[in-house]
Amino acid sequence: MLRAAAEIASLEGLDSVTIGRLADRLGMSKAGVIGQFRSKEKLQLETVELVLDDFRTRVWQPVRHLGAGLPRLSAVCAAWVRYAADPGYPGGCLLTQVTYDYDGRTGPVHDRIAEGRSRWRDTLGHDVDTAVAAGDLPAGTDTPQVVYGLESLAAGITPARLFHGDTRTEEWALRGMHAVLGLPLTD
Amino acid sequence: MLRAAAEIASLEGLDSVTIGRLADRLGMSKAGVIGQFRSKEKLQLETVELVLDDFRTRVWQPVRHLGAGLPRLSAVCAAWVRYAADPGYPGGCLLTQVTYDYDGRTGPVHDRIAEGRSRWRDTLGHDVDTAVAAGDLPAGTDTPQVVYGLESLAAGITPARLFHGDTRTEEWALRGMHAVLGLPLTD
DNA sequence: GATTTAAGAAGACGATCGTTCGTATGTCAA
DNA sequence: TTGACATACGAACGATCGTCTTCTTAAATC
Repeated sequence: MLRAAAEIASLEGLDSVTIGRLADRLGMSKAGVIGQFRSKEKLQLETVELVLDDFRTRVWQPVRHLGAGLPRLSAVCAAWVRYAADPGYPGGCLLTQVTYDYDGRTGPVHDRIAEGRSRWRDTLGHDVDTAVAAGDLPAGTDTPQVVYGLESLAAGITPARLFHGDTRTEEWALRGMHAVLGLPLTD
Repeated sequence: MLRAAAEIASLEGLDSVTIGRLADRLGMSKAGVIGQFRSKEKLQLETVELVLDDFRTRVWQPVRHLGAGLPRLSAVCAAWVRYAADPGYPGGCLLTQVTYDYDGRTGPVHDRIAEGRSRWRDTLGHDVDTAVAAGDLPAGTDTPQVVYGLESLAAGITPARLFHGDTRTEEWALRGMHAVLGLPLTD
C-alpha cells in the first residue's frame, strides 16, 4: 500500500498521491484507504518514513559495521550512489524527490525530512572527522563543506539520468565525491 | 502575473499554481487568468520560460562577454551560486525546484526543462573544453563528469538553505566546484 | 456459539480543480 | 460613428479532491 504510494510519488510528486488514485490502483474504496491512515498528511508522513527506512536499509545498513572513518565513508558513498542510480522506484530516487519537493514548504512533512537529513549529515560528518583525525583526509578539511558536497553530488544523479539518460552517473558522482574529499583519483 | 505564478511555484511546486489561486492572488476571475494562457499547461510552460529567462539574465548575461575558457567558467560558477543562494523567489531557486519536480514525468514541461538543461550543459562543456585546451584545466579532464559536478553542487544550495538554514552554501558550492574542476584552492 | 472489534464498501458532503460559455467593457481602426 | 477585437467578468459544467457517516462482513475474543 505504501509501496504504491511511493511509486506514484516518485513519478509525480508526493502531492499527486491522492486518496482516490491510490484506491483505484489498489482496487479499494477511498474510505478503505483513508481508514488506514486517518488523513492524507499521515499517509504522506508514512510514505516519507518508508523511504527513509529504505534508504537506511540499502545505504547505511550494509556499511555500518565497518570501522568509522575513511573506510566506512568510502563504502557509504559507493552504496549511496548505487542506491540513487537504482532506487527501485520508477520515477527515480524518492528521497531526492521529496527533499526538493518540500524544501520550500512548512509543516510536518518538511520537518520530518529536515530531521532525517540532519541525522544523515551528522553520520557523514562523524566519519569525516574520524578520517581527518586518522590522517586519511587532509588536515584542513572543512567538514560541513565536504558533507554538502557529498549530498549534492548524490542528489544530482536522478535528474541526470531522467532528463538526459546518463548512464555514467554513478562514476561521475563518485569521482566528484573523491575530489570534494580531497582524495587522489586512485581508480 | 507570471511573477505571481513563479512565487507560488517556488514555495509549493508548479502543480500548486492553480488557476483559482492565481486569480485570487491577483484579484481576478478564473476566466480572466485562463484567458491569457488558454490552458494550465501553457501557464506552466510560460512560467518555466520565465525562470529560464531569469536564469540566463542573472547568470549567463553578466559573464558571456568574457573570453571562453576558465576565466568565464569561474565567473559563471560565481554568478551561478550567487543566483541559487538568492534567486529572488520566496521558496528558493525555482529552476532547481521545477527540475527536480519534473524529472520523473513526461510531457511538454519535462521536455522544455530537459532542453534548457542540455543547452546549459553544452555551454558549460564548451568552456571546460576550451580551458583544457588552454592548459588551464588538467589534461585528462572528463568534461561530462565535471559538468555533472557543477550542476549538482549548484542544485544543492536550495535544500541546504531551506532545510538547515545554512548561510555558507555559496562558499561550500564554490569550493566544491573548484575541487571538481581539479583546481587548487587558491582563495 | 455469542459478542466484540476491526476493515473495508458505498455513498454523500462541500470545496476546488480546469475549462467553457455568454456577456459587458473597453480600445483602436476604418 | 461604427465595427472589429481583445480583455475580463459571472456563472456554470463535470470531475476530482479530502473527509465523514452508515452499513456490511469477517475475524478475533470471551
